[in-house]
Formats: sequence, structure tokens, C-alpha cells
Amino acid sequence: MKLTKTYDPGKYESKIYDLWEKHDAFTPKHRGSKESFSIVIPPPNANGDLHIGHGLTLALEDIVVRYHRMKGKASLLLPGADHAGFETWVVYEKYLASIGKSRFDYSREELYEQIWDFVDKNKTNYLSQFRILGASADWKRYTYTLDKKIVAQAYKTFEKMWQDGLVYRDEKLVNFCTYHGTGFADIEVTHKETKGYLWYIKYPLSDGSDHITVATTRPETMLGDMAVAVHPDDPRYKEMVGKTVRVPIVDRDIPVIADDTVDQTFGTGAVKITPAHDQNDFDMATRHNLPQLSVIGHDGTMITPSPKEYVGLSVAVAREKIVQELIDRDFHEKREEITHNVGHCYKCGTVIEPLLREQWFVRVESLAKPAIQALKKDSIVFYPENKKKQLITYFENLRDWNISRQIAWGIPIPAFQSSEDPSKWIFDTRVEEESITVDGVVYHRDHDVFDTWFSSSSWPYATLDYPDGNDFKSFYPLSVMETGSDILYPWVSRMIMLGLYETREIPFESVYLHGLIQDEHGQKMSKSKGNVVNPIEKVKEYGSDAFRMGIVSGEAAGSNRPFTESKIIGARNFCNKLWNIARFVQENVPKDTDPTPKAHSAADHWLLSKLQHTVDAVSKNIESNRFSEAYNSVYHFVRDDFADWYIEAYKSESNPSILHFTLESILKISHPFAPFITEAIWQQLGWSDELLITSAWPIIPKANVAASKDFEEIKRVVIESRQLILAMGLKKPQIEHTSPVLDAHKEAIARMAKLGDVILVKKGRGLQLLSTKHAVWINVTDSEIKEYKDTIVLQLNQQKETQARLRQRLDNPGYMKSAPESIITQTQEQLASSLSASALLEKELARFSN
RNA sequence: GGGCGAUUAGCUCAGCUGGCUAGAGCACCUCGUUUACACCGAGGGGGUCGGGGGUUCGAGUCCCUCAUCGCCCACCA
Repeated sequence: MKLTKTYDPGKYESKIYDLWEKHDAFTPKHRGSKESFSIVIPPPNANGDLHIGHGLTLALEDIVVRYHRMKGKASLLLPGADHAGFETWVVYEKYLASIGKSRFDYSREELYEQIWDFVDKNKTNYLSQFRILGASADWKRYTYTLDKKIVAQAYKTFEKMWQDGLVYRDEKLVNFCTYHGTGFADIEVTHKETKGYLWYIKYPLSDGSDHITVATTRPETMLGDMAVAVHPDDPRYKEMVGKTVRVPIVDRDIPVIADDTVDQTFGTGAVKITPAHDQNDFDMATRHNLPQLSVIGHDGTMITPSPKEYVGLSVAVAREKIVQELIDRDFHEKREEITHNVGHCYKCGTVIEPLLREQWFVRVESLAKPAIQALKKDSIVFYPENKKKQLITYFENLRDWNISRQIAWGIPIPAFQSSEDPSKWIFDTRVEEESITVDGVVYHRDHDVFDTWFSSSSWPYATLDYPDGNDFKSFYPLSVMETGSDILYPWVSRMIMLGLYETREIPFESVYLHGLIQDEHGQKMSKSKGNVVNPIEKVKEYGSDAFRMGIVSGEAAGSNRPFTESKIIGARNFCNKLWNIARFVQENVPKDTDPTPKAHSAADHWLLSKLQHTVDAVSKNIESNRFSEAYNSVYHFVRDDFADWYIEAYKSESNPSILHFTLESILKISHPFAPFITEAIWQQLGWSDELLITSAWPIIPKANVAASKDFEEIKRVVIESRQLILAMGLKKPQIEHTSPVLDAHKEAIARMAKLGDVILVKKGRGLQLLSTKHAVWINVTDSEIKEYKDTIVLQLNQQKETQARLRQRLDNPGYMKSAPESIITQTQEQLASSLSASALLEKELARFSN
């Protein structure tokens, strides 16, 4: 079948994807290699549409997987979806609000059911988007984070930790969003520079002898103050340590304590301690055995034991009222403006309240230790490398991990509390029951659910049917974990810890972290700014292949990068180039052509050697995760070497076997980047019964070096002729030369440089070319050369400068002593060629000296 | 406060372990429709590689320092 004149992606893409699926091409199979290669896709939120970051993720992962598949390895790209606990919860709450309801209108069970259906309905969206982006994912292995096996794995992990004493229940400060009514892990809190006030408040000594002034940004928490702390060496307060002060308004006596974490230079050097509402104070209280007193509730309002007139007020209102009362009663000294960091809910922006709450915690120390060791031993390779060090630091400073979340959407925590002894909890997976009876005692289920990251931390092995599944044996540890650098801490860190804990192995051999895709001006994409780029729209506009190549071009591990539409356009144009090359080849390769490449001409040898370099470079760069470089190699080989030089030369010197072989090779090395168009061409050519996607990565026969150098000379003659023709305004001039090599390719040279004729002579006339080792003259008149004199002078000067620089280098004893021989030889050759060029130029000038 | 990174052509960025006469894409200028392609081809202009210092025969590349920008972490009340 003949190819149409232009490539229309919309006409081919979905058909090609169907073809792959029909042939089961995504199922991992060994094709000549015993090795396996595996990537599990970081599961996107099942409820949402894919964004540009997913586009990048899928492009990168699919490139690698397609490459290894063609290398003959059993290659797995495992797709999945995330129930995305809190993320989806927020979306659903918004939906409820839009229909005039709220979470308080339903029971937890009702909410869970509703959200399940809600997600199920939206899920199809992004599943089709995976296909549009060309992901060669094995759909038979598709996994959802609420699938039975994933939940079962989460319960197994929890149970194991329970038995190993790694989970415990404790009343600690948690980062609580009073709007969403749930706690967060430390990393889920966003700290923002916020303007506020620093209030100076007088706390009188109980004996009435004096007072201490404390500075605070949160006067309302003074209702829960349990101490005033000063630095032990602070001379201002030495006398007061051990005495008590009376908290204004509530008139409670609290001790003055000494603790060396107090900063003497901040505020007054005296700090009020509110253990129930500040992490720092909580830690200090623990050290000094102080009790905790909660005065703020989980809904963000003041609670008893605050004075009656404060109970029920929001924190902000209570703050104003307290300050006013302090002023009225003369406890207020002054107020300063201050900028400080305040934790906010990353979703709704509500100020996070540290509140006391009983939660499940994971003891991280014994989990982090093996992880640190593994990283220090370089068991996992990081791209970029520096992320490894950052992760080690993170592990070393990790606090215990709060895994309870107070939302309905998620995996219920399999723990039940004794109705007789509230401090007694048992592990049980009958979470569909509200309460259970064990040994005659009734137990009530914990209503909280797991932090999403807790269950998704087992993703690398739970998806592979750990511990007994075949997939686990074949594909674990994963070859690469490719994900966004923003989830290095919340996800990657935990997969490493839990992977080591459960499977005793690292979960993946390497980690590739991509940066954020920003808009064209380097701004973060966000709905409110209206600068969000939808990958699916770009695919519709330019084709899936163009999107992939455009998004990969310029990609470097770890760094953020602006979205550049022009790169996608460039890639689209490249697709068209591929298409038209194929058309040319199709028209010029007869049906019965022997596909074994047989190089005859200089161009043939040159092309094969370039192709070999390209295949090597592409392989090497993909294997070292340098995707942009790999793509560039393909791009330049196709455009520059094959299209601009070989095909042009081919029009005078044909060799169908090389054309056939090279096009096949081009389709193969382009396939990981542009899977659709390459397969479409492959199918249309009909040269092979197999699919391109499962064909073998090309092996290139060795080329003759001397012959391929001959073509380099031919190129030089052509290029310089073109330059002179344009610079001197010539029309189809002829060139004369003394070289049998050039003579053998005179038609190609004449055609490419648009020359009238290429003539073999004993001694030529006109202006001699500088860039080739052959003696070549472009046939121009003396008067034309004379007009060109200025340029000749310029060129001569440049050559002289070059020579001076090279001579200086060669005259330098240090250089001659230390530089490697190859570099010295190179310098000598450069000098020699510059000298011969300047000799020619001087000869010309001598002729026109007057 | 700590850590990490960036600063190279008008724009967006490559430049891996020091050898570069500093590259690419887009944009720009000139020329061109030769039967694959105008989603094209040929040619060209444009950078003292943020400033300063150092190591070296040699530095965009290594070290120090300053400046600017960005990101992450952190309990300065």
C-alpha cells in the first residue's frame, strides 16, 4: 500500500494501539534475552484526568520499556490507579457542597460507597488517556490500590509491624486541619511565610515580687500554658527558675523551668510552654514531666477548660478577645510585627493546628536504618545522584509516622478497641463489622483509615503478588522506579523502608526522578493561574508521538522545566520527516530487494558507520537515562545524515539494500520515542510479518573506514561549493579537480552542490577550495575572485590567528609533557591543515596584490 | 537557620570523568520550488559561558568567594 503525502496521526494511532493489544504485544516475553525488565507505573489518581506530569512520566517509562523489550528482555510496564485517599476525599467534599450536602449528612459507610461509585465512573477517563499516550502497559496486570490483594498486603504489613512492636497507639500532637477534620503527616504540611504579631505578655510571679515577660505569636494558647521556660545560663532569669508564675486570666500557677533549647536572643528570652498545642513545647514538656492541657478542639474552637466566655470561640476570635483582655488588665506590654513560618493545609490553606489525639504511629527508626545502609552501599542508583544524599538526611531525621487519617475514603485500619479496657486494642481484619466479640469481650472498630502512603508503600511488590507469585520472582526488584521528585520523601522513602522490611530486598534497582513541568515562562501550572497544559489536547493537536518527543526533549533528571510548545512542533515536523523518508524509500526499494545490507559506494559506508554510532549512542543514552540525548541522536541521524546527505547522494548512486536496511533500523531506534508512526510505517511497508514493537533492536554491520572518509571529503567539497556559490552569487559553476575519488562520485557532487559539471583535470583553474585535502577549484573568473578578495583577507587572518594559537600550545613544554598523545596529534593536524589553507589563500592574494 | 540546585546565543536549554575554534531547537537574515517532505532545502549572523580570585600546560567544565534566582527541609516561641 502506498503512503499518503502527509502523516495524519489521528488516522493511525488508535488502530495501531489496538493492533498491539490484539497481538498481546505488551505481555512480557523473553525474546532472545534471559533478563527481565520491569517498571510499575506510579498509580495516578483514579478520579482525575492525566496532567502534563503524567504525560512526561508515561513517555519516559514507555521509552525505556520499549527499548528493553526490543533488546529481547521480558519487559513489564505495570499500570495501576490510586484511590488517593485524601485527594479524592477533597474532590468529593467539593462535589457534596455543590449539591448542598456535606460529609456530616452521611455515615462513614455511606460515604465510602458513594465515593467508590464516584471514582469508578471517572476512572475510565484516564485509562483511555494511558492508551492515547501510547503506554505499552500490560493491562492484564492492572492494579487498583483498593484491590483485595493490595488491602490484604496493607493488613499483613500492619499485622507484622504490630507483632514486631513497630506500630503503637499514642496520644501525640498531630498536624490537624480543622476544616477537613483530619490529621496529616509532617511532610503533608506546607509552611508559609506569614505576617503576624509577637505579643509581649507579663506573667506575674506567684509571690507577687516581680514578673516575667514572655513573647508569643499565639496568645490564645496561654489558656493551656503549663510552664514558662528560660535558658539555664540566662542571668536575667536565674533567680526565677524553680519559682512559679501566675498565668493571667486563668490564674493558674505554673513553674518557671530551665531548658537549653530556649533561645536567649529571641523575644525576651522567656517562652511560655503550651504542651498540647505546639510540638516544641510538647517535646519540652515530655522532658520536664509536665502535664498537657488541651484548650483547642478538633473543630478549631476553644474548649473547656478555657474560661466559659471563651469556649466555642474560634481560635482567631479568641486571640483578639484575649489580647483585649490582657490590655484591659494591664498584662499586655507591647506588640511587634513579625514574619514567621506557619503550617497550612496543602489543600485548603487552613492553618494547621497541632492538636493532641490518639493515633496509630509507626516507629521508623528500625525501618530507616536498613534504608540508610542500603543507600550508603549504593544498592539503589539515583538519577539525579544528589537525591540520594538528601534522602539519607531525611531518613536520619525522620519522626515516627502517623498513619491514621480521619476520613471515610481509604483502607479501614484493622484494629478494635476493647469495650472494657479502652487501652486495650487488638488486630483483626473484620473491618466490615462495627464491633466484634472475642473471648466474650466486645471490641469496637477504629473509625480511622490508613494514610494513603502506608498502603502504597508496598506497591512495588504487592502488585507483583508477593510473596509467592511468579511475577514477584520474575520482576522484583523493579528495574526502575520513575516518579516525580516531589514524592521522593512521601513515597520513594517509604517504599524503600517497607520493601526492605517486608521482602528483605531493595524494592528497585534505580530511581529516576523527573522535575516539575512549568508553563512556558517557568511558572508553576495551576488551575487558578489558568496556565495548565492538557497533554491530551496536545496529542490531538500534534499527535501522540510528537507530544512524547517534544516533552522528552530537554528532559534532565531532577530539574524543573518549562513546557515548550515549539519542541512539540519540532517533533511533529520530525514525524513528518520520518513519513516522507519512508515514502522515498518505498518508491525506491523494489519488492524483491535483499534486506541484507551490501555497502558499495563511499556514501553507503559512511552511512553505515554513522548509523552504527547512532545506535550505540541511543542505546547508551537510554540505558543511562539520558533521554533527551538519546532522542537528539536519532533526530540528527535521521534528518542530517540520512535525509540531507544519504538520500540526496542516493538520487545519483542508488543501492536499495542499504536504503531498506537503514530505514528498518531508523524505524527501530525511533520506535521507543515515536511508537505510533514507526509502527504505522512498518505495517504499511509490509516488509515483515512481525510487529515493530516486538522486533529486535538493530545490529549494524561494520563499515569500511577509508570509504566512509572519502564521503567526508565529498561532503566538504559540496559544502564549500555551496558557500562559494551563495557568497559569490554564482550560477551553476563547474569545478575542476585532480582526484579519482571525486571523479567516481561526480554526479552526486554536481547534484548536491548544484554544479554545472565536475571535471577531472591535471591542473585546475579558478579559486581553490580550502576545506578538503583534494585539489579542487571552483571555476570562476579572475574578476570574480577579485571581488571576493575582502573575504579572502578575512579568512587568511582567521587562519593566522588559529595558527598562532596552535603554535603557542605546541611550543609550550608543559603541554607537550602532560597532554595525552591523541590531543597533541590533533593539534598538529589542525596546524597542518590551517597552514595549507593559508598557503592557498596567500597564493590567491599574491595574484591580486595590485 | 540548614541543605540542594541554577546562572551558557533574542527565547528554551545541551555540553557526561577538564582538551571547545562553545552546540541544539525555536526566532532572525539571505537564497532556493532539483520528481520524499514548505510540517521543506541551502547558506548565514548572533555568546569575553553571572562577577572576581585560584588550581592546571590547558577551565563553560575543578576549588574558593561574591551576586542574583529557584527548590526542599526545619519547632525560633
